[in-house]
Amino acid sequence: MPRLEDVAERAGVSHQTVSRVINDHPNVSKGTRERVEAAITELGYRRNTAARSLVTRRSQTIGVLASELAQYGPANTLLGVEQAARDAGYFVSIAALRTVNREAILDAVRHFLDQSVDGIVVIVPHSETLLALAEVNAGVPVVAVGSLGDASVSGAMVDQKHGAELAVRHLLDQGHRRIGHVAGPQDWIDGVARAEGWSAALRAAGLEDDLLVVGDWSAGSGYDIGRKLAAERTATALFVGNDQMALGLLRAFSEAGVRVPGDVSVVGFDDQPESGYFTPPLTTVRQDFEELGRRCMDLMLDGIEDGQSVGTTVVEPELVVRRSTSAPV
Amino acid sequence: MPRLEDVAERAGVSHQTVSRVINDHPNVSKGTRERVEAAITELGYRRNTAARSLVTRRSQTIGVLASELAQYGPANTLLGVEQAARDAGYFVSIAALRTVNREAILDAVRHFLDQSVDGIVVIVPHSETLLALAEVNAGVPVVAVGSLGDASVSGAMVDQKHGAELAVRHLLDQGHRRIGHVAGPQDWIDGVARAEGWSAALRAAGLEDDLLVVGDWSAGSGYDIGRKLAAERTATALFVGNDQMALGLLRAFSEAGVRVPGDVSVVGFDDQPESGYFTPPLTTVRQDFEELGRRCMDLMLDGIEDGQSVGTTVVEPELVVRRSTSAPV
DNA sequence: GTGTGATTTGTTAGCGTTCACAATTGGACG
DNA sequence: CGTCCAATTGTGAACGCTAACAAATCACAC
Repeated sequence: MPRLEDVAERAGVSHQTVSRVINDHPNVSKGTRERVEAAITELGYRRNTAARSLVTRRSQTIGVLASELAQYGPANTLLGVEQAARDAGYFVSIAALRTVNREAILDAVRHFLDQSVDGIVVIVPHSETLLALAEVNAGVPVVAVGSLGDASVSGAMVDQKHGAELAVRHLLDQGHRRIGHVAGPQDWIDGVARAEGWSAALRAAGLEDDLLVVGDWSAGSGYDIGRKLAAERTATALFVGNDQMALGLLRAFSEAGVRVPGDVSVVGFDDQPESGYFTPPLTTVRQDFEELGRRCMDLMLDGIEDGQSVGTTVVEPELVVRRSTSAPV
Repeated sequence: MPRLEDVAERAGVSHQTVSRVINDHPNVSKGTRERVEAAITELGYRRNTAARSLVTRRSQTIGVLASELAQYGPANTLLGVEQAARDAGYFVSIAALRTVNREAILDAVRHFLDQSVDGIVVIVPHSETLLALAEVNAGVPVVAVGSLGDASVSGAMVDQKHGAELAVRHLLDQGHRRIGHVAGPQDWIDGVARAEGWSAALRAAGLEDDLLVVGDWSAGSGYDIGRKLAAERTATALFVGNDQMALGLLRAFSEAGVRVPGDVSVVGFDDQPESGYFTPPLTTVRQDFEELGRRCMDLMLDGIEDGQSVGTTVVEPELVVRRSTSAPV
């Protein structure tokens, strides 16, 4: 591999001049710049990252700490981060969490510090994460999805409470008065926020928020809950915490002969690509996860620039109406 | 941040001795080792990766080049790679491809070379990828999912042809004789392999492989195809290229009043977590993507060790029988 | 011409680590 | 008590780059 020195020799200048060219410094005459650039392409020179970051103390790398990467939301958020990072000239290093607990999180953070990343983006939707992060002093900017921007950790989030309100208001508008909620785990940021939105929208309409069941996000738990609800038949509409649970629920209803939306209306959350092909196609709340990822990276760049800035940004979700909801009979 | 020198001073030894300790060299007396280790923890020393890789010419980083990361398969493969890599003491850097073409692939490879990764794992299921990779001389080991281990590129793959045969044989065993295939795009390695397996199994049974339609993996395309097939009703069983298309197909059949499995049996491919909750629960072929990822990393470690070894490894898929298949009426 | 300031280029040192080699220590043995 | 060999420790240089400073060059006005 050719070095700065080799390029310099070929172009008939000093290595420092070459360095200036590749770093876009001003004060390099046009002629020299061209000669150097020619030498660079002729030799196929690429700058050595290790040497560079040894002296600049910057690795040009962002660490992404993630869990549930096989899920639609986190995966797309990662994609957004990656795109924005690469566009900004950063490398993206990942650490996936198999189990989410304090120790695993600290472990991954240490892993990133070993790599001397310039910043850490956290895509771990458990509330516990934010607590663990608060006690870490990473020494580099940290941006967490779902964080409200407290304790030196920046945050980007989808306004899920609002998304839940959209869903519930849609049901209210259709005339439903008994609207239940199949919530996600309450140790997840998203699970809590969506439940809050549901509750808030109901109370704003002067209704009780008493029909709450908690699942674990999986289609399986949606199915189990669906069987129970099919037997009880207390609500005329259900706001389900995510599309996967909604899928399981639809399955259970179908088996039990409960018609959707005839007997019960169902709204999901996330709008995965498949949700429009459920039986029936699912009304749900769309979140732009890629945008969320890009916003994270924006905050990150701010943080790297300023050193200590903490920011927040909110992405608005959107209701997608399909055939799983209608007026109650 | 403390340096080697600081630790050395504290422990009353030379920096080289400290280096020996952190690199687990023999020939360090027990006493010194303990003193050094104490100094390390006291000062909270962490070795500087940049300096290390400057001299060793190793970055301890694996680049993962991936597309379709939001999909179940690629995402889980990535997880497997990440786990194995971190266990082996490597960092994992990712580059996601938004569009798959020669230029984008070469771009991403260059990105990784800039980072001087020690190896590249490619999770891009398009046939084109393998061609593009063949012409690159990355200078580091390359392992590609789906590759057969040609042209200096190692490969890890699921035996999808076999998986397809399992699916078709299951249908044959149930007595079906008109078995169609809803294939994935034929510029995808997986799309081709599954179609080949379907074809091979049929011909082995002395049957025609003439009922072939090509989709694009999405639930939407499965739906469109499903509407067409519901009208035609030529096959008594369908082997669908993946679970998402199968979902769309089931939806279309349900709308058209075609009963599954009563009128038509349906088999999918992948076994995503939701597939057991489709209407009806889907018989499908399970692939262990995480294992695939781990195998990739095994090959990678071999490649890094030997310098030039090219290997192959095959993961066997497994048929999961659910309620979308039965004997024809 | 010559002085002056701005622009362009070169020189030197150092980032924190490992490698190759040199120096020291310790123990066994005659 | 000296010799020799192995085990342990230390020394200096190098990896490829950028930052800080020094030197050279140029343009322009007087």
